[in-house]
This record gives sequence, C-alpha cells and structure tokens, in this order.
Amino acid sequence: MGTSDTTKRKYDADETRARLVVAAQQAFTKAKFEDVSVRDIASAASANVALVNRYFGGKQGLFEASFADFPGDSPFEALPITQWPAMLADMMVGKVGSDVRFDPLLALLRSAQSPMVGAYVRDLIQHRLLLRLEPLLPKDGHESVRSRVLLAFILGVDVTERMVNLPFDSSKLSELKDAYQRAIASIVLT
Amino acid sequence: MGTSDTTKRKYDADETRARLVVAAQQAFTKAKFEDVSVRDIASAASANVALVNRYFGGKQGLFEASFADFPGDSPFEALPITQWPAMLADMMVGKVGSDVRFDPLLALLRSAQSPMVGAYVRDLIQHRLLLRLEPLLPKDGHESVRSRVLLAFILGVDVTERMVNLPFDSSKLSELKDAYQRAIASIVLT
DNA sequence: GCCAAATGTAAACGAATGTTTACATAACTG
DNA sequence: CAGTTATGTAAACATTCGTTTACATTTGGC
Repeated sequence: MGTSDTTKRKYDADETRARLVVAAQQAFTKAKFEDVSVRDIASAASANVALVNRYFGGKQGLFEASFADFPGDSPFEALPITQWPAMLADMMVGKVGSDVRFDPLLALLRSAQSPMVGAYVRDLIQHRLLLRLEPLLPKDGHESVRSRVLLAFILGVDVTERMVNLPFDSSKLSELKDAYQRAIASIVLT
Repeated sequence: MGTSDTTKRKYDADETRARLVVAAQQAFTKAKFEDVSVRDIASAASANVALVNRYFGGKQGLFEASFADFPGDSPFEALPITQWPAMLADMMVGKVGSDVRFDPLLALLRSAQSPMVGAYVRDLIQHRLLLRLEPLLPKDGHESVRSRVLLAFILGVDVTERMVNLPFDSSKLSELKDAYQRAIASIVLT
C-alpha cells in the first residue's frame, strides 16, 4: 500500500481518502453539516459510503479532516496592520458571487451551530483565528476586544453575503469595498 | 368556539395555537429549524403533534407564524441616527449571556440556511429590515451600501456572540461596548 | 502462484422525523 | 336532548440518514 506511487491503481486508499476529503470540503462550503449526506460526498468522490466510516470513523471525522490545515496560509502575518483594511476589503468583495471550491471559514460558519461539530468549529475559530489574531494587533491593552470586533465584522460580512445571501447591486461593488475598508480601519487602527 | 372567552375551556383552538407559537418562538431562538422537532414544540406547548399540521399546515407554517409581526417595535424609527451607535451597542452587549425568550433576529439568523425556510428568512431580513433601514440613513447616495454594512455588523455580532458563542472575559464588557459603538458610528455617521 | 491483508461494494439495520390517519372527546346548534 | 362540528389524541406511515455487516475484488509478500 504505497503512498507515493505515480502509476494508476485500482485500489488506492490514500487517493480515495484524498478524494473524499476534497469532495467533503466542497460540499461543506456549499451547505452545513446536516445538509450534506455522506452518500452525496461519497458519490461526488466516486467512492463507496462505507469508506467514510472505514477511513475517517464517520461523518464527523471526515468533517474534521476537511479542516486539517485551516486556516492555511493566513494573509494577516504577511502584511503590516496598516494594509489590513485594504486586504480584507478586497477579499470580502472578491467573494461576492464567486464560486470558490473550498472556503474553510464559510464552511466553519455554516456548521457552527451543528449539534455534532459545533464545538469543534468553535474551537477552531477561537484557537486558529482569534488567538492568532490578537498578538498581531496594536499593543494598547485592547487586543482582545479589537480582535473580537474584527472577527465579528468578518463573520458578519460572510453571513450577509453568502449565508443569508442578500441580493446586491453589483454596480455599487467598489462603493461597498470602500465602506468595508473604512469600517475595518476604524476597528483595527483607531 | 370563541376567541375572547376568559373562562377556562378544555378545548380552545385559539389558545392552543397561541401556545404552539410561543413554544415555537422560544425553540427557534435556541436552535435552527432542523434541530427543533415538532414533537419538542408540541410537548413544550402541551399540545398534540398533529395539531401543528392541523393549525399551521406543517412545521414550516408554524415557523413562519412565529415571525408574523417581526420586527415588532423597531428602535430605529424612534431615535435620531446620532443615537444609533449607543443604542445598538447597548443592545449588543445586553444580549451577551442573557436568556431572552424570543429573539426574532437571532432565530432568523439560525435558520437562514435551512433548505425549507431559508428563502423565507432571506425575504424577511431584506424587506422587513434592510429596506426599512435605508430611508432612515443619511441621504448622501450611499444608503444602500451603508445599510448593508450596518446589517453585516449587527448580524456578525449576533453570530459571534450567540451562534459561534465564543467565550469572552466579562470584565471587559464595557470596553467591548465602546468598541461596538465606535464601529457603528463609523459605519452610519461618517 | 498462493494466501493473507488491504481495499471496495451492496445491502440491511436502527433511529429520528414530518406527516397522515382513524378514532375519541368536548362544544355548539337546533 | 340529539346530532353535527370542532378539537384533541394515539398510532402508524413513509422517508431520510449515518452506520454496520457480510461479501467481493485487488494487492503484495513468500
């Protein structure tokens, strides 16, 4: 059972696992935990349903495996804080109407109130987002409040644009981006 | 079958309907549409499950009946816009850890991505919130953007505090309120 | 080539849920 | 008071879902 075999095999557990994870990531980006069935995921991955349980212990295990390297390469560490507003505003309007294959933050948000994985989502958001954000903010004793308000705004935009999915006049997109940028600046810079 | 009978009756459809609606409102405040079972609601209302279908046509009808008079008496019309930041910030921190019986906005937010009632939620938020907000904002041609950003922030705070439910050091509550107030002011007043 | 382990498949299981049905009891009408 | 309607109850129905089981196929070591 090789993990580094370039030839095509008919039975390949590693590749099957990878296909399942990719299918799960895409599915959980589009719908919350309970609205994605393991049969759908398995079908999209061209795999049998029982393999979800064999390889990941169940649906919950596959969900958690989908966020193994969340948040990936974060743009926060790479940029000085003065450029955060422009960077975040760009990301926010860039997502409007787009069709990303896997948007981990949106996926976590969708399944945040799941009875099965809600606690895991909470943990991930707090430890891999909030706590990593704080040390990057201005050292003025208000880091915990600042990071929390910034997170609220980021999640709120995601919720409005992609979960509640309110319609928006796309001709005002640059206006919207400017407004986002100003709000973020007032949260992290003042 | 009277609707205005003060005496206690054993069979009273109106009172049973009312009990079901109240039970549904409280249940949908605590959990999303799919996580609330009609058996739970009926049990909390001391009513039989079949009555949900008889009186409301089904679970979905009962959900919609729960928001018949949303958003109730809105505080926006009552106050000049200069007082919105303080008012909204007060409401936001007032909700932290509190146990409101029926919080319609939170309930709508929880069920926003339900396949059954998601479209209804979207409609309510847009027509009974967003479109009523716009005419109250400064007439500078940016009303639609402003109202959208404000809504995003309001929903984001609700999501962070009550759906994702991140823990927060309550000794910094007044700090948090000030930060909320500043962010809102920058959104609606600048 | 042979056999054991790894991998994949199909079907069934068990539980939960919204809804419907058949029936029982109370309330109203004449 | 009698009978019809309104209201409430209990049980069954139909569907969906995650999971488990029993079995088939492929792979790799000897």
